[in-house]
Amino acid sequence: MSQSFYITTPIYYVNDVPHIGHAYTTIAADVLARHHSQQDDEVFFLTGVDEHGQKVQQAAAKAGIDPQQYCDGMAPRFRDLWKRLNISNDAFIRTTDSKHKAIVQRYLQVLFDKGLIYKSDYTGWYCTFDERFWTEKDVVDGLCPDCKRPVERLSESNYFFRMSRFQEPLLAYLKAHPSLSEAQARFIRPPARFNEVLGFLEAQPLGDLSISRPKTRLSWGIELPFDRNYVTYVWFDALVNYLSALEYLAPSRSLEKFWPASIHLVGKDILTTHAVYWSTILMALELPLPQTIFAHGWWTVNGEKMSKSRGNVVDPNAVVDEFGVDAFRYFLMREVPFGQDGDFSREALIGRINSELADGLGNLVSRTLTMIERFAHGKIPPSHAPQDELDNRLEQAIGELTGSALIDMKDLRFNRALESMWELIQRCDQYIDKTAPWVLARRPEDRERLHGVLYRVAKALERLIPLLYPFMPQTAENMAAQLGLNPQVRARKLTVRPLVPGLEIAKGK
RNA sequence: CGCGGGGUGGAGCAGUCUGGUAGCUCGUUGGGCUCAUAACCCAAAGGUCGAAGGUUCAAAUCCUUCCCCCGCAACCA
Repeated sequence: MSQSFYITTPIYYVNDVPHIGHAYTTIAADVLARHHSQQDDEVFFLTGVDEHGQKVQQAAAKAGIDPQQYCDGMAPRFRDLWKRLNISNDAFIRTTDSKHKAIVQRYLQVLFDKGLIYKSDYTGWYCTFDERFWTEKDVVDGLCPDCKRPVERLSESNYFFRMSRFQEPLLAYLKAHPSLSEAQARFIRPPARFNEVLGFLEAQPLGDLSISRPKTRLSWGIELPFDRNYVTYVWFDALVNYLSALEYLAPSRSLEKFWPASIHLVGKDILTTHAVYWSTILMALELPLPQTIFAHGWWTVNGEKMSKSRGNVVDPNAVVDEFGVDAFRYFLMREVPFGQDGDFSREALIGRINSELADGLGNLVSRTLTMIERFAHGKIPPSHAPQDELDNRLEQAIGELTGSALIDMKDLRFNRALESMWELIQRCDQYIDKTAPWVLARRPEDRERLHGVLYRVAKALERLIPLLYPFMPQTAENMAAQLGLNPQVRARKLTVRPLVPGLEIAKGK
């Protein structure tokens, strides 16, 4: 039963280079994309960059180049990192793509024609130096929270999206899609985030959303089709990427096939933007809402908030240089329940690499292959029916693993899925110790028993391969190769030949 | 009375909703094994669950009060 599965990351803002947070979201999306491909779903996996707006214009000015040039320099920083992290995205969207711009303008025009965009005056506290407005609560003692210069009361004409009209419909929609774990339709996840959005919508009347910026103030953006003196607000531009990519970066008729998106993965900081702004925009366009918006947590570094000023921003490239891609991917997915905040540290990373990847998985593979080499002439031995409780228990554990891991993956409990895999690894170690193949090997009359044991452990490893693959593609492939299973990766799906007696193993590959 | 998160063996955490012998990982100590990568397996030590009071046959879990720690400007997942 092939289903369509459309997974997105946010498009990352290019005013700075990618850090661990970007890597986290993108790796999680890749895990899901690969997992669903393994399940034979038809997957479209989108990521990209968000290139317009004030901050980019400023960053470009600071670098003394024009914004387009600046963006052209930044986009590869992301693209290259995804390549290094073995990210299997189908498309990489840039909001400066001319096709994207045209589509944004088309949607703006649709909303304008529907009377859902109107012109009005906006009055607020304006900082001339930063060239931006601040809200009442941002301003401290009449000073700009950013540069500490005095702000002034300023009025400006802008275009507004009638977001307020959709407050009630959105509330109704939320209530019809509770985030309980039993619920089939889970719109906002995890549940704590659902409550947050619900609370936000119930707490106060939803205002209309300013979706324009006068060019006099900000020129780096997409021009409003109905007023050339304005560019559109960067969030409107950015959110539309989820739709526009389907029109020009995906196979034909993708809008029909892939919309609504299966999952928008976002960081918890941009939940409101997605859950409220994007949802109401979609309602205004009379398009279905995404099935799930999942807000994940943030990483601290050595217990401290990550920030440029602290200088503790983790560069994913450096981590990969030192520890390798799969170890990094594994750590991020294993360390923290998806949705919660977590802490990144060298010590924790090294701890997991040593105890779980090397001593756990690596050692089990190694000892298994060596035993097959020494006690079974390097070939997968014949299998034999379970003879005792030990055999039964391991067979049972092997049998139960796949099902429980699939449920965990469906619920985006990545750490639980991995945990259950490592439980099987431990059971294999226990099983090997108790059955002691090296003792069996000394007695010819125990030959069948020996073969049965070795085969059973090989079987466990074989079962682990497809489950491990979404998290650690290269490791899974290596494992399969060492077991002689001739792995092939096509369309981000790993296929192996079945484990049968007589297959020659290839230790050390 | 600002909001939120948290205080459980040496470290990091689960358990608190739906009260019923306090659990996991790491570390420590002792033992075993030799197929394996400073590996693996087995066992043990170690906690009055932040404090006090209350409800109850029974409280880490429910109620009350109090104490302590962290986050809540920007950048940003």
